Amino acid sequence: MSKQLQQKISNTDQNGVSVIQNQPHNSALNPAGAAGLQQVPQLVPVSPGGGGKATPPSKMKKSMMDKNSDEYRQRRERNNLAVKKSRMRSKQKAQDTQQRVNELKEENERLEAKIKLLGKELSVLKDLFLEHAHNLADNVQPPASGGGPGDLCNNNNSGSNSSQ
Amino acid sequence: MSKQLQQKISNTDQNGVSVIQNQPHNSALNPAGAAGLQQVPQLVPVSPGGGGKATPPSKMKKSMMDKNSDEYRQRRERNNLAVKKSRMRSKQKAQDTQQRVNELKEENERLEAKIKLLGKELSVLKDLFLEHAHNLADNVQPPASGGGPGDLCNNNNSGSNSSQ
DNA sequence: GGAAATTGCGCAATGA
DNA sequence: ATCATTGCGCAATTTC
Repeated sequence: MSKQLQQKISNTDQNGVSVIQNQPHNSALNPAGAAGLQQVPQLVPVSPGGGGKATPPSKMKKSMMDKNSDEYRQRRERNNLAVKKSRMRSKQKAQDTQQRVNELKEENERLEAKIKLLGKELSVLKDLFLEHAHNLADNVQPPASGGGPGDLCNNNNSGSNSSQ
Repeated sequence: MSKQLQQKISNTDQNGVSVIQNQPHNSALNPAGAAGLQQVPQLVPVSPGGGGKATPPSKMKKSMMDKNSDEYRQRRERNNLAVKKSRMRSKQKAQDTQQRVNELKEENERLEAKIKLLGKELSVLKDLFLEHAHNLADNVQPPASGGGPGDLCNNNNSGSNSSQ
């Protein structure tokens, strides 16, 4: 009366909650997988190949989970390798992303500085224009400080249609 | 027959995760002493039949790895939780970083556009200035412009950056 | 010292 | 069927 038949565990889900872990396998076969600490030469209690019956009569496709099988071991090893590779790549990617952030930040600062500089240049040029305007006004008109039509001495940013 | 002593850890999750875990696996550290899991006669090459541990030069504090111990189980559970939390955070961080990259990219584009615009404005103003200079040159010579630029009409708003 | 956090590793399910 | 990804647990180590 054991719990045969694996239970439908929750699939991948970041939100997934119910994690019901089914029985790993026949518990005591070769537990040394946990931390890879050691691996003792295991003895198989059940008879191999012949009549398997100690295990729950589940699906057991084709001796897929025969820990003692070479196939299994090989597959595990391959998978372990793949996992390692994948994780390494993932880490690298994260690192690269972080670096990108830094680069972008730098560039951002650079661009802002440039913008500031350009703004200053613009301001200077505008001032020059105003100067000229005054000079002209001096010749033609007395320096009535009243608001003449050509009151250029205002720093309105006409023309700079700065969107947003 | 096999009375599976399914140990159900009553965990208290903030998420309400129901973790039903039954006998993860023998950690190979404690060979025979395991609680009655199954009748599998697991043999180990080096068995601490009465002596000390042979395989790992572990400390074996006292009841550190007592698998069936409450202490152990509790610690494991806590650690699992912590691991989960840590990983979640890590993932979140990576995601945030990626998002930041996107934002910075956007802002970069915006800034570049602005730079372009300013450059255009500057160009226009320069052209205008040259034109006027020519006109003036026709009439009078520019005075000895030795002073700083634009100090005649100091509306120099060097800092009017449209900060949102 | 002890608890939480981080990290490396392996396993199993699933995706491509 | 093979490899890649992902979630999870264990254990060692680090950090606080």
